[in-house]
Amino acid sequence: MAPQPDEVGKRAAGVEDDAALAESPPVKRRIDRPVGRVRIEDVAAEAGVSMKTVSRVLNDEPNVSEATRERVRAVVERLQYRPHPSARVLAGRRSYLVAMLYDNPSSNYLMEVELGVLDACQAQHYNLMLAPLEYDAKDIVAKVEALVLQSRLDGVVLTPPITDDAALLARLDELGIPWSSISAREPNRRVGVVVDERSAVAEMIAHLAGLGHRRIAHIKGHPAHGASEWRLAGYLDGLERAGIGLDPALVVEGGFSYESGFDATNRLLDLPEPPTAIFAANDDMAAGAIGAICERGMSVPKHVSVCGFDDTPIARHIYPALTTVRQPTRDMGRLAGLELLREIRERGQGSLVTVPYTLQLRRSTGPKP
Amino acid sequence: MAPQPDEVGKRAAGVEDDAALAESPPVKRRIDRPVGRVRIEDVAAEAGVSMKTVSRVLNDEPNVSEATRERVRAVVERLQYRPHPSARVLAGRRSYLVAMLYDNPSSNYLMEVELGVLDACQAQHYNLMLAPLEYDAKDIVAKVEALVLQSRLDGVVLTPPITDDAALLARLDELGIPWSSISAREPNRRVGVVVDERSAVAEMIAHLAGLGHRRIAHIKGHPAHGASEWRLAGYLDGLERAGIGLDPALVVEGGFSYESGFDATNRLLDLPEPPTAIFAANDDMAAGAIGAICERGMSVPKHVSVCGFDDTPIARHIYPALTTVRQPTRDMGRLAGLELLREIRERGQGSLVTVPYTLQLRRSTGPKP
DNA sequence: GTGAAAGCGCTAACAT
DNA sequence: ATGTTAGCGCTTTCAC
Repeated sequence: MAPQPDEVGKRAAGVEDDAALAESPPVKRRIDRPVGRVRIEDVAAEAGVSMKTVSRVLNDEPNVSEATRERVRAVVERLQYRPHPSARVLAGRRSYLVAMLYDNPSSNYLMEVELGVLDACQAQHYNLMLAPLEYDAKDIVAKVEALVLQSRLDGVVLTPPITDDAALLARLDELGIPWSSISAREPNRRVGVVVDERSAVAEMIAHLAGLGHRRIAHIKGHPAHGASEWRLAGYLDGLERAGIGLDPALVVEGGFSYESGFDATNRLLDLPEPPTAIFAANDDMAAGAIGAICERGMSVPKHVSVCGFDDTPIARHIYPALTTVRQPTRDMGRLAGLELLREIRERGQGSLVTVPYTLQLRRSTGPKP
Repeated sequence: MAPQPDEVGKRAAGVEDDAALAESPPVKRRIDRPVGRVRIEDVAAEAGVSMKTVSRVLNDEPNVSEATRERVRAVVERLQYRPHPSARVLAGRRSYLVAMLYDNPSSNYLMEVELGVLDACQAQHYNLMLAPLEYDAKDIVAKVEALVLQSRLDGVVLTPPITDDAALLARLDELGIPWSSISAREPNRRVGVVVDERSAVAEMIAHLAGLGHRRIAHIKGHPAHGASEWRLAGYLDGLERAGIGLDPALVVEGGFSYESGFDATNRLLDLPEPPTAIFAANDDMAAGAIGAICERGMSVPKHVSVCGFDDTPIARHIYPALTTVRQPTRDMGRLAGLELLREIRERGQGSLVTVPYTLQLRRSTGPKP
């Protein structure tokens, strides 16, 4: 019924089959077996070695002479042989599967990170499973545990704020599951990737101070994210270095969403002495700030300068284009993936990588009015 | 070295092992075997049936009495048994793996679609593999073929413009690989999902005409996408219904990017008789239009009304918020996934689903100046 | 309606 | 440096 390539050749069997092949309908046999249906024993027979030797070559294991290695590789290439993933998993002790754990699915940030992790996995012939999770610390440990065990994960990549759930990390360690985190709140002694967000923000504040601004406000990020702390700390550093005293009224709560930035800005603009510049802890909130400012008939950066953090696509797509801090999101995903795989292969060898940021100066910041 | 849960219980062996279990270190055995390490034969032994019967129950196959079925289910539940995915794949003829093929990775649209497809797959215990592809018709067929064969895909979900590559579709059919498409250019006789984009756009034009606009421009989408054709057709329909003659100068090329919308709008505004309203074929281009208009010191919708298509997050995050057509992107992904799985299970049973659109009227459209 | 045996394609452990 | 054997945990086939 199903128009599938049929099942001829399902058993080409051992070495002695070369003879059998010469009989009956040999041509049909070859033709009907789609590429990829070649098995390790076909390669072994063709190369005149045992299956195990082929296996060694494929997995870069020692104890194969360079000559044999080359010969096997050539046959693999010629036969277009690709190992059956499930057979490898079933026979071996690894699943060649890692998962990326995340909350807040529809963000540009995560899409970029995901692409990076995928790059890393593909390069090393690992599979990536996506695990969107609702982050409510209650049952997250149980959920992740179920996932890890059912899917036999070899490791996980964690994204904020899941990076900071102590109970989860402890459980992963107990289970012996390697993990790698992106922008963890306490990155020390971890495997993963971070950006020096604090310095980045301090530089951004210096930029604003250089434009003459003295009343610089900050819209904080979501309290569950370590990034919110770092960005606040950078803001304070920046003020101090510019010799600007902190006005607590200029530091307001946000939550990383457009709406929270919009609302926070309205509160700031209602102040008796409103700010002339606003640093929002991410781009979405900065977009909200611009929306609120425009809605009052004011304009950016003429009346108020605005800047953000992340350099997501929205930064270039709003008017005026947003001054922001760029983190190399996709690279971060890739590096987090690579370090995880290293940790999987050689326990204890994964490390913490710090990647550089860059200030993207665009049109949303200008001289103090 | 690795702190892994150890390997005790790796061979509980046949039914007769119940006896063995009662001896030696039985408690240790239970404790050390993590959840998920229960095997089908454990379930069989516990339920007093054969492995095959358990298998039948798990796969909803016939020829099991309701009583037995219930008993097995209870044991499965109690033992928290989960079949080993790789073992199923290796033994069976299915891979339980489908891939989503896409180009243009970092779009909100695709992220939403992906979540929908993932929903469908998870609900049916299928795995989803992501296949970002560079769409240059040259070697795409070979690339996809390699992917399909190597990964033993059971099917693929196609997104625009990969949906419209005739050579690819033909090859997939030859290989007997089911596929499901989202917004294919020629959806007839296909499995997948579509929106009546043409009618949606016609309605949008009616909205603009109702606000008094007569000079309504259209920025076209990327020519490789069927959506561009539909949206243009809807624009023409809308004009005709409103009794507005077509001015070819008001229809300009775009390419779905912010920049293309920005440039196109500058061309439109330079016209001797510029438009008072612009319908851009997607939200990114509409954002570009707003950017270009603002840059000239004009404002939206006071001087020019702007509307888009898709209702991606950017529509709410720019100022003014964008009037646009909302397509239920995530649902579309989910439905495309479900239809694909149906097609996989029962050839010929997958179908084409049409999902509804809605007009999102926001602040970027207003009365003709 | 149910079960026993034979693989699926690969790797681990143990030869040699 | 290389080969042999025995599974991994499930489904298939075919017998009952």
